[in-house]
Amino acid sequence: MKLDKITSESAKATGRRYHDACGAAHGLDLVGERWALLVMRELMFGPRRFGDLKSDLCGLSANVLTQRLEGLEEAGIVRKRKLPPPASVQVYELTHWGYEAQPVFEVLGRWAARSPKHDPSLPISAVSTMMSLRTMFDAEAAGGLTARIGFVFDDRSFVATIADDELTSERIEISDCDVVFSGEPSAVPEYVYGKRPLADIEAEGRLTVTGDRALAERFQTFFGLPEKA
Amino acid sequence: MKLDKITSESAKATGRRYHDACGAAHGLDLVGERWALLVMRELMFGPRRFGDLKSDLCGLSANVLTQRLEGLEEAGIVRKRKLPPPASVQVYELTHWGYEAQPVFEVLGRWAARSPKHDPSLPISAVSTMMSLRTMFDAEAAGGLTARIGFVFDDRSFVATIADDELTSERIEISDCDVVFSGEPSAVPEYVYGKRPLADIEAEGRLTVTGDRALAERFQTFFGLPEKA
DNA sequence: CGGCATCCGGGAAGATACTG
DNA sequence: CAGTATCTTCCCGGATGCCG
Repeated sequence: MKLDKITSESAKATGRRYHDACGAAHGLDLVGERWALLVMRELMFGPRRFGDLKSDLCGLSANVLTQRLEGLEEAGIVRKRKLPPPASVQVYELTHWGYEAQPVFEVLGRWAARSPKHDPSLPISAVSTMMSLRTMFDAEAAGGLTARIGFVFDDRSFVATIADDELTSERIEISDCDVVFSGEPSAVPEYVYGKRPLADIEAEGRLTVTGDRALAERFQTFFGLPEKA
Repeated sequence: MKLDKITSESAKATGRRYHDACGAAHGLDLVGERWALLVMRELMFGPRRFGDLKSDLCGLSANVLTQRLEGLEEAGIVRKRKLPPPASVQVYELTHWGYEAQPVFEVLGRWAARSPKHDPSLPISAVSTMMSLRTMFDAEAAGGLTARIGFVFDDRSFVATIADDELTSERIEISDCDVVFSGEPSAVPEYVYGKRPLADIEAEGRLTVTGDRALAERFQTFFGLPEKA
């Protein structure tokens, strides 16, 4: 109905915003709606397709995802792009400014991980797993190490690079890695933060290690969970 | 109705959460509801009363404020406290962990301030104004200065201390300040970020300067607005 | 007045089914 | 696979009223 459309458009224009000049308040106007930040999170390692986003964000329904992508696109945070042939597939990607929201995830995640109610046993996506490594890396514990560590989850692979007291990571094919972890995403935080013996998790068939085994064993010492508040 | 109560309680218990181990997702479970972060913002400079929160957060209704305070208290972020006699007034304050959410505001604010849609002419609270000074302070521009700058807004006063290339601020009585700005909160960002001449804003009667006038004139050069994305 | 419970209207979120 | 249409449920926001 035309009337309905007008109503909803004006609602979007004047809609539920905080009329506040505060930067944080404006940030909430942009990404404060439910699921918006998590959609951005799933895009932080590069473009994704609609269906991939939907399947990685468990509980998010298609219509809401459509709305969020529209809103983020209008805000200049997300761009819709058609991959060149022969792929010819439509993907969503963050704009340059969108990628710069990365520190928001690090700061928010570091703070919230101290919550007494944080439950690390919940399901976790591949992107979240890789992002948490960025967030929780402890340069001192790694002590000047240089290494390339690969991760293979289902059909996606990531490489984390430790160099110059920093951990960077990207979603690329595995190449020149000192060690590669393959398996399900949740096994990585369980190993790294849960401080469980690597062999135990391998025995459960949830993680496979190839390459420098000694490095794999040391890997879990590079990350520190903050104490609970 | 008893049934309604049970329903709403179980809805709060199992309620709209992201079932996700990701730290950022859990952060959103804690403070992702509408107004929650802004309530925390208003508490970042110390305890406040229910009515003060309500009047500073324009558009927030009493019932929602009650719900947020309950939720934040249950999450261990906010504490309800009764001031000792003769005040005997109930106030809400952040827990130690709650205060540690400060970087969330800085990072989110810095990122969102680059939005093309950010409108600095909207109303701004005293707390937001003081917090933005923390966020946007440029140590290089201040060049090793040491100073105490006071702010008086209506019935509340703050002191910002610039020392050791850092700006800190607290809500306390004015004392030993090199210069004091008095007036309405919105005049400060207008002067500092809008880069308007101080005399113009004084002429409008929205800001009064007492003390070291030269310092007041330099003050606006200590803060840089990031370029738009 | 401060704090909180209650009722109501509108709109956003969530689930499902359907279409190109 | 990539959304759209529809329906239900629930949250948000405003108003009112109770109680200390």
